[in-house]
Amino acid sequence: MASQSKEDYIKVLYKLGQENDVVSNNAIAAYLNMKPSSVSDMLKKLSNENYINYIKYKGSKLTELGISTALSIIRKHRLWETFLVNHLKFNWDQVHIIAEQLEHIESDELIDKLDHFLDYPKSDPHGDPIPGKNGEIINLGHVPLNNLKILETGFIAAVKKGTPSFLQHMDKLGIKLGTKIQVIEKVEFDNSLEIKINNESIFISNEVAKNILIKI
Amino acid sequence: MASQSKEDYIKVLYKLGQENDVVSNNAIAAYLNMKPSSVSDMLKKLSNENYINYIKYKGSKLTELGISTALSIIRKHRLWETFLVNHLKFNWDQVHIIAEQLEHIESDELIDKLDHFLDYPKSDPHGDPIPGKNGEIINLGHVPLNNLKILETGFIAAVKKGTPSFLQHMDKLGIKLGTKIQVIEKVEFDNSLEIKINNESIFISNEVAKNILIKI
DNA sequence: TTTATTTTTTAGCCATGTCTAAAAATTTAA
DNA sequence: TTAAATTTTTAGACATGGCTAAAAAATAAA
Repeated sequence: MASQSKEDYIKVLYKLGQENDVVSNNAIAAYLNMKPSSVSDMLKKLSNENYINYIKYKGSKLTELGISTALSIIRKHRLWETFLVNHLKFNWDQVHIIAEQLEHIESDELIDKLDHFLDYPKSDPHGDPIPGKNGEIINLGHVPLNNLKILETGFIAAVKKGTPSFLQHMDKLGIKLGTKIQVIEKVEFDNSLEIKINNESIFISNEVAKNILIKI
Repeated sequence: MASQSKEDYIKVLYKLGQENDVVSNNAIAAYLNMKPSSVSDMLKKLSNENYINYIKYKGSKLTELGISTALSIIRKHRLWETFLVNHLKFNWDQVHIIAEQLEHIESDELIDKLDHFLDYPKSDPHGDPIPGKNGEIINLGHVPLNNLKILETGFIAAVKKGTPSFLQHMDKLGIKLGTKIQVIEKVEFDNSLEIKINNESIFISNEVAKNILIKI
């Protein structure tokens, strides 16, 4: 198995690879708070071990092996988060750091049994899909809240950003997964939204709206 | 916090320190499958960080800090084992290796919540006591089975050895924690025992008997 | 298209935690 | 009590995964 450090790189490569086909070293360095030179070194190793295709000065991309490794780590991460919230009663803004440690525990049987214990959840406490044992990942058809039209209605299905500060802000606004939401008005000036939620109408910034995903 | 490697040394120092007041480098090396030279190096570091009192060529002993660190690791290990057996339905011979990884996860809150979730267990699946949050460890008054007198009766309270092969042997003999047991006969020749358990009489070697702990 | 800026790589250094081989200290045995 | 055996330490090496500083390549700007 890949070392913890390598797993961290593979995870970032997966994440950043979602948006851009090829991932730049600089982007990885920024994300992991590391120096580009360190990234350069590590990518060479990951390439030798067939986790990525790496072209010098061009960038890198996960191989099949890299992708399935990434999905397995993400699966572990999200199952552990589900355990922490549903059973240990952590709040959803507290679990990321702990799951970052737990995701590196090595034992297929552990994850199988955890999955069974949790009753095979399809998504984690932030609404993110949990990859299956063989890497299957379900597209849940989520749309960013800011894409909804005026008067359109939906249910909050996931949050895009998992940082404590964002999640605490959600808590303060009373925004929980599953809550019904309707767009009342879009403010032209700053793209903020007036929404109806929990039977009251509130304003949220465009930045917030972009990070709330809706199931229509 | 101490690195994973250091935590492993601290655990062994605690374990071996139970029998001998001062622990020899050789014993540590044998236990951890490492070369004595590596042990020597590491003990120097642990001494610098005040986890042990270390006298060259003489041996080492945990300090207060070392002991409380050890107990915290043991607490985590045993709580996780309890979770794995009671909730994830692992067999008691499968959990040690996984708990060795889980015990290094760093989060006091996680352990508090896990303890609560498990309903504050006093002992783990092998009958070993679980240290409290502040390092309190309860003496459960266990006696090795081979110390019982003929016709004396007791309940199986713990196993001393946690290796898979020993535990699987226990399973085969039908020996579980909580089972009532009576010594029928002690064989002079090889110190083996005839015992009555689950309403049948079986023979067990002295080696096995030494590793079964009884609550009278 | 040449120059400036940014990105990436290389070269060399460092800490951690391991090893081997050899020296030193301690313990055991003759 | 001296010699032999064992244990422990030291010295020097290596892998991993970081760093800095400087060189090289790619990209953007003039």
